Amino acid sequence: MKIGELARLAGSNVETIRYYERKGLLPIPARSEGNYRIYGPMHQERLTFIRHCRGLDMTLDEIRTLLHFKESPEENCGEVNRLLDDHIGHVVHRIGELQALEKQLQELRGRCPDERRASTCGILEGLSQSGINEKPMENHIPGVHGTALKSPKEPE
Amino acid sequence: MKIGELARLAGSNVETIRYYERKGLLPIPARSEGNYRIYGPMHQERLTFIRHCRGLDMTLDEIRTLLHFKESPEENCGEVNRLLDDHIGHVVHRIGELQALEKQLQELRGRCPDERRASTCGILEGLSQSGINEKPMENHIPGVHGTALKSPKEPE
DNA sequence: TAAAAACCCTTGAGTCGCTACAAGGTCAAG
DNA sequence: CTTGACCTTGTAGCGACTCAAGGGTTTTTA
Repeated sequence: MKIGELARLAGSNVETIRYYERKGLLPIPARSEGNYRIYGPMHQERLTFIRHCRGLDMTLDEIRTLLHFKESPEENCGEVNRLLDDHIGHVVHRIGELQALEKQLQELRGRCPDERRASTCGILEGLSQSGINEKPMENHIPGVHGTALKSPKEPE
Repeated sequence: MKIGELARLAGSNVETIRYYERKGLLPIPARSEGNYRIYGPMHQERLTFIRHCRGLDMTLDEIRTLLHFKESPEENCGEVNRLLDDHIGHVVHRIGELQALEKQLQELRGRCPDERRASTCGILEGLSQSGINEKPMENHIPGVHGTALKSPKEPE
């Protein structure tokens, strides 16, 4: 199958597949006469695996580790378990942070109940004061915005 | 004051300040004879404001909007309120997603209670199956890892 | 059968919010 | 006069894509 079909089957998109190839997550496929990438079911399975992992917010490095274990059936899977435990730890930690954040934001929001002149807006005032969030978040955790796992664009 | 002192006072770091200047968040400061940036209390206040907002996980674009209102005291602050409401919405949404994620991860983790041969590891098996996370996360939300707001390096 | 549409190729650059480096200029103290 | 702390500009890197330009190939349609 060609790259577009693989993308459809795995719920991915074409550029992402080529990106995974560059990053060494997908093995280099055969090429057709016209220089098109030709994939088999093994590629599909592997890509699906990767997408599941990304759906669980794992990094490509973590996924690389997991793929290694998939390919070495006789190795001990203790590292897999640890990787997942660590990952769960990150998620739990991040949830806690976001809950604290929400509290702060709600408090801030409560300071300006209506629409008024910006100069008397309690929110802007609150953000100008010190002591709100001196030492903010710890390392290794991300924002609320940013690039998430996007499903490929659906036809409109 | 020079850039290093401003950085210390605002709990930021020097490169970040120059970055904000490039991005138009901080006004271009005066220069000394030796071409050093010279800042006043107004810059300090503004940088502190920005850092508070970043501590609340706002994007630089959102912050730009807020700064605009800070500078236009007679405008109506309804948009400020909306921006904050939207932002809170993102956070709440993200918390929900991460909680769902944690559940999935815990379930997956439960499939491999001990260390065994990778070929029989329930986690790897689980990740290979379809139907786990077909349509993953929606747009506009980030990962569990990634770059967070870092406090400037503390001397060791 | 030929043109049009759909698909594919490579390369390179852009996203966000910094961080880190390199190669040099400036300034105060010893 | 030298050391070293501080400053300058410019550039490159992170993660995980995403998109655009400028082609080539294959399939569909007229």
